[in-house]
Amino acid sequence: MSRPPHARESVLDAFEAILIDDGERSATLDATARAAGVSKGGLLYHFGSKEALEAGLIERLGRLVDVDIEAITTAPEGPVAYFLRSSAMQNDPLDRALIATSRLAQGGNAAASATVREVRLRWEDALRPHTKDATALDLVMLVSDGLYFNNALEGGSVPGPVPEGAAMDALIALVEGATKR
Amino acid sequence: MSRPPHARESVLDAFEAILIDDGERSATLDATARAAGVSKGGLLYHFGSKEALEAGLIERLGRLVDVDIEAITTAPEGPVAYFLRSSAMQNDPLDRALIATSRLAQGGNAAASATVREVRLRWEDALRPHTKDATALDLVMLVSDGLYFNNALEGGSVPGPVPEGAAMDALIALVEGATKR
DNA sequence: GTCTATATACAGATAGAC
DNA sequence: GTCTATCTGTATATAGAC
Repeated sequence: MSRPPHARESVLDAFEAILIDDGERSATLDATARAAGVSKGGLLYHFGSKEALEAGLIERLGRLVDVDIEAITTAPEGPVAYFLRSSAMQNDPLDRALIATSRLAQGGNAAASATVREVRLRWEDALRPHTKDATALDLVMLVSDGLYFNNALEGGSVPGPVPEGAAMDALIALVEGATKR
Repeated sequence: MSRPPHARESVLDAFEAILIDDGERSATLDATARAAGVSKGGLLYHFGSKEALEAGLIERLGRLVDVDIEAITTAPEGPVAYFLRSSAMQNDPLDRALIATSRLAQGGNAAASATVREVRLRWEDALRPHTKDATALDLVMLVSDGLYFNNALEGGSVPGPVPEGAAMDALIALVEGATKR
């Protein structure tokens, strides 16, 4: 659609960053406005309430997932390898939106919970044709969840226990060997 | 050591439950005191500050992990199978303490982050002799993380996408086939 | 050991100037 | 479209009675 005003996007960026780095409790309107370089009143012009701000982030996640589903199905290295590799990315816009939305979900935001669950279902649907059975699909999804979980724990600061480089290649090979259709 | 007074434990139970069910933001001294059936002043007699309350929960997690490490190494069905099965348990005291502590970690509590990371390392150490190489160990740990992540997302209310019964048996068999020493 | 009452800070939100 | 000022609720924490 018509691209949203830049101020709105800066506010969403700031809100997302605080959620990831400092957690839900720190992601106040005040802190978000400060980080985005606007006043609280300015922020509330674009998002009429805290709930509206949260809804804005959830919407952004939805848009990014649309693009990702397309990328998964057309990835040259194959959907499973692409999916696992991208699950371990920490500064991809999609991953940031997902981790931030997970924080909202854990804070009791029902729409955020529903969206995170729905995203997971869309990924499952995209990968199902490329795994040999339901158990194999479970395995791929759980490894991906594990990679996200570890990224989410550190918030981007400390290097977590997520495999990188050759270790990630080996992991992908092992999972593909056990799951590929 | 000498078992802690019962009031302290009730307060910790209440704090843990609110963290899991409603998130960090809802886990206030007021809400915790109410759920534990004491006044805020009464709570603050046992835990002198919010930080002390959080430290109490983190300590509890440490004690429960000590017991779990012992159970993992002596499990009749084997360490990996036991470990994965127990990672999907939602109302085990250990799993509740871990999920609650993860919430604190995501809220920026450094001690909680350090403890969660340390717990993961202790599990890795216990499982390393029973997996064929580093990649296999990564796989087992990530599947376990994925199971926790899904439990943590729902907070115990909605039945999540975690495999149960025969599906869990099949998953364990698949992981063991790919990882067993 | 547990309570009530209170101090202080900060959250989300509104009103209205510019 | 963005600001300041302000209202109202609620958080953590302290003081002191019982």
